[in-house]
Amino acid sequence: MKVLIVDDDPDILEAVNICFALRWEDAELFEALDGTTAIESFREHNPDVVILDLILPDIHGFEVCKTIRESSDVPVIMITARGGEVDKVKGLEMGADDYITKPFSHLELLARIRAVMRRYQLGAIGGHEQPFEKGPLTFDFAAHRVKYNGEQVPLTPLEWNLMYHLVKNYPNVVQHRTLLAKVWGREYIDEMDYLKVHVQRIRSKFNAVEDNVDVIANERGVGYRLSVVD
Amino acid sequence: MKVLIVDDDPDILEAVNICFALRWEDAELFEALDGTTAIESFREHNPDVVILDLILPDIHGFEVCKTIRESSDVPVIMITARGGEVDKVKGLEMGADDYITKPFSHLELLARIRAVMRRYQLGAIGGHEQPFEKGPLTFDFAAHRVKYNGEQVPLTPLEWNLMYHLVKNYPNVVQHRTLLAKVWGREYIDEMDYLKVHVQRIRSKFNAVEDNVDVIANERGVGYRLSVVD
DNA sequence: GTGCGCCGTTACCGATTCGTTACCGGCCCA
DNA sequence: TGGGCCGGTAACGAATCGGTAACGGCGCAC
Repeated sequence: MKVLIVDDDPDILEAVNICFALRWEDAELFEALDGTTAIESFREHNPDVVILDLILPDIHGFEVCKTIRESSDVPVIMITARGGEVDKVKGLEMGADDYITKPFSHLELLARIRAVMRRYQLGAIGGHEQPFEKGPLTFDFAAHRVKYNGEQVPLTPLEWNLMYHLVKNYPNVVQHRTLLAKVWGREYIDEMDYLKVHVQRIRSKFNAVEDNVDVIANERGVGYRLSVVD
Repeated sequence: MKVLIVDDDPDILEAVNICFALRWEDAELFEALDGTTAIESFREHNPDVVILDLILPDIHGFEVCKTIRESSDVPVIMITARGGEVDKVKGLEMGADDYITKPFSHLELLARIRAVMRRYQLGAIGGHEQPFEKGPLTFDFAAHRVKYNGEQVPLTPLEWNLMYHLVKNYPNVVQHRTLLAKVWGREYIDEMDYLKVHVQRIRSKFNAVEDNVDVIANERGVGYRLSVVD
């Protein structure tokens, strides 16, 4: 996980640093204090995500974003002191993925980062992984495809996400609250109903492909587990 | 991942909150501002780790730690303003697992927490405890599976919990009241009936897999012990 | 605007789980 | 030898958990 942070405020630098260091142990942070070095650093390190202050000593953050967008669709999170609508629209046109308005808390920063990362399926979904194959199940991370006995199982984004965490932790049980936190967010850890409904939907989709399979096993009172037999 | 943080300094509370929220998405934080509520909260929520300031408005942090240690070996990290050697020795005697001396950075706090968590093999993202294997018995914490002679033994959540403490303390005897306190809660230490009924249920499940085994040995008048022969 | 897919929400039901009680048997000590 | 204590066994019923179906709102595409 490589992160480019473009800002000249030491507080922001430290906040970003902490957020990433905590979340991804192998995070590498590249700091740039102005737009010119930011673009250089971007070309050199090819980061997975960019945190970009709009107010920079030399050129405007929009310019940096535009330049980056010429060659990459890396997620960009903008930091701005102004919260005006005009800026947001312009920022989105420039290809920003999200906004944080100063001042912000660490938790807010993290939430935004996580949202963007999730959208881009980074970090959580390590990008270029080998497909998971076990018995009749094939789970192709890159192609975003799930097959059972060679037949494709059409999953919705949410269902895919849920499956993803079960696959990732195979053959272990994933706790209810962990699944809820990862799929819906940490404020949903008590919404057991979400889980049971969507687990059921996944199961029924697999059953539509082949009768009487149970890819998701329940561990009563604990959580769910991916269940495939070789 | 449940965390009890005992401190009356809002900065510390926020720092701990951030560290855990970032690291474990499903972290639940319980805050206590003084020693008395800390102990109450501890009994109520049974946290996985305790962060404890020594300087509290009512009673001294040492007292809190001592009380906690009477019924639990949960990891405790102490926060102290003083860095004197005497305190550290006393703290270790009281059963602290690590120290942080004020003032400290978020990163330092995280490092300590992570070290302690690793030592206790708790909730490390990705990292899981090794299964317990002894003779015909396999107890797999992560996969939440128990096998005897390779055959799965289906345990209910409570039975699992009970077994868990016996496995954790193998080959020692675990006292009745200790088991009751850990599985049901401190206020159930006299409910011997619960124990005998559930121990019996576990035994019968193992016997269903193989005749005449006795995985749980009774130590009359004392407690139970995991009993496996190599 | 209309239709469809996705997902949150609710209600209902059955199986599992666990507390509770009763009874029994063996061990220890008087 | 007999009584009391400790622990094993069996059975019942209530509460809880998880599975299932159905509804409706929202957003998106046509």
